Amino acid sequence: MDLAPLVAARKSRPEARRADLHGSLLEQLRDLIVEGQLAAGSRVAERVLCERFGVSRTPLREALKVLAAEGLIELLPNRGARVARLTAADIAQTLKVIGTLEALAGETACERITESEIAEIRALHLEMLAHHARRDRLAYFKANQAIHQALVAASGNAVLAQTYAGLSGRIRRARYAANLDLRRWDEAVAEHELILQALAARDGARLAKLLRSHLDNKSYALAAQSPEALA
Amino acid sequence: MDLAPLVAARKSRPEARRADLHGSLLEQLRDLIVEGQLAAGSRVAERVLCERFGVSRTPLREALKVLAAEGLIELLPNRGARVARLTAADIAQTLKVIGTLEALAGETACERITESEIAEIRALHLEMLAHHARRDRLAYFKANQAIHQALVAASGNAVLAQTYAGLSGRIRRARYAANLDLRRWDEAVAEHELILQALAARDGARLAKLLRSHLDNKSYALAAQSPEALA
DNA sequence: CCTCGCAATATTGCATTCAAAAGTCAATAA
DNA sequence: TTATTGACTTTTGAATGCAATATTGCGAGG
Repeated sequence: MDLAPLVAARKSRPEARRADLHGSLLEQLRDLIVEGQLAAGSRVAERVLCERFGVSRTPLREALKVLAAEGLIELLPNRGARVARLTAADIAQTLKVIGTLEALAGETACERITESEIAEIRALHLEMLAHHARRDRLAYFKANQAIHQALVAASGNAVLAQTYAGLSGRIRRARYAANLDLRRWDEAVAEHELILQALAARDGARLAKLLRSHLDNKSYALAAQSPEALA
Repeated sequence: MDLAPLVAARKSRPEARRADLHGSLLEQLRDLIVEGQLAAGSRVAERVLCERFGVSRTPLREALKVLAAEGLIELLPNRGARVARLTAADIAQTLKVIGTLEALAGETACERITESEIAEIRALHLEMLAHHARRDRLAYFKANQAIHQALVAASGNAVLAQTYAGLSGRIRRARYAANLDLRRWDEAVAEHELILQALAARDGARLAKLLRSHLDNKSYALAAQSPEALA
């Protein structure tokens, strides 16, 4: 195999040698996995990733170790890494935990969220409605994520936010791949409407309950889907 | 600095060269941090850890990256690692999340726990009572942890258990260092009594509420303590 | 034709090496 | 005396090298 061009490419900008490789590698690898460019269950050779990123094995291996700790990939001793395969049970369990965390976030947020933060979430909500009206799934998905993200952030609990982000990232791939059926999609939008109302009214208990059931419903919908979409 | 003896020690057992260094290093480092042998906030030079474990920098650095991802240490670019300093807010936020996770675990466990698992938890509870009677804080602490651990495991939710373990590990150091005052200790034991009852009765809602308040109370007790104990 | 065993190859795990950044400290000037 | 500069040392970030393990391809035997 001819590595010369890659080596040349690396050496051609020696001034960047000490850039923040670790952080950027992590991000790029995560993106590859989340976007599904690295198929779930497929084995990943260090070498090919090194070539792709123009980096030696040392920083790449460090990144792989971190991703393994996060649960995005599995490390098989002496046999390399493979992208974690999410079973239906994994997804259901993760959504259960996420639902609980969001409920806590909602409850906490109601006590401390500012009016301007509520306004921002309302704006995101309206954008999401627009994407729903246009049946733009990708844009909807992103707006939806942004709303939940903002809500968790509004709790003011950094540990909660970090834990939530980690779990959310693990199943983002599956959620992204999962094409909602239209009926469930409409339901989800309706649920979001109620969620926003409860938040605006600062009704923590109600918001918690709504968020929990929202995530439970998402879980049921995913379970009802073809399992191969989760691979 | 003379590294010869260490190098010799390493080379003297080449048959162990390919042992599972990564996993074992992680464990040992975690232990060092949790047991407080590496003071919080103190900078940790890679070199000294390498000598201590008789390992080269490569596997050690991989372990440090993972620990940083777990939140046990902080990595300062080009300036090494330092043991994460837990603020009172960190601990309070973490306990809040842990309480919520335990509540979910309790609720779920009530629906699926077996009688023999309940019996095992009851046995742990009785052991804990014995340690309380003897005022043996260390043994009590361990039994206490074992009970909560078993309860979370009984939920059957692996994602929940893993998330719980991660957060629990992060503040174990603080909890361990925190010497409960006697009144709070007695209260905690009484709370555990109620928790066990609710579990035996499989009253999920009640168990969840008890666990949440148990952790909230632990949080208040820690907050009331001298902050320097948390360093 | 399929299965098993073994050599050739590839890949992983760790050690070592090299380069860049941070840290140290003494000499000098204000 | 104190602040500053600049050479020297230490430490980190990344690349390379080497030994051990896994994988693959091929031929022999059933």
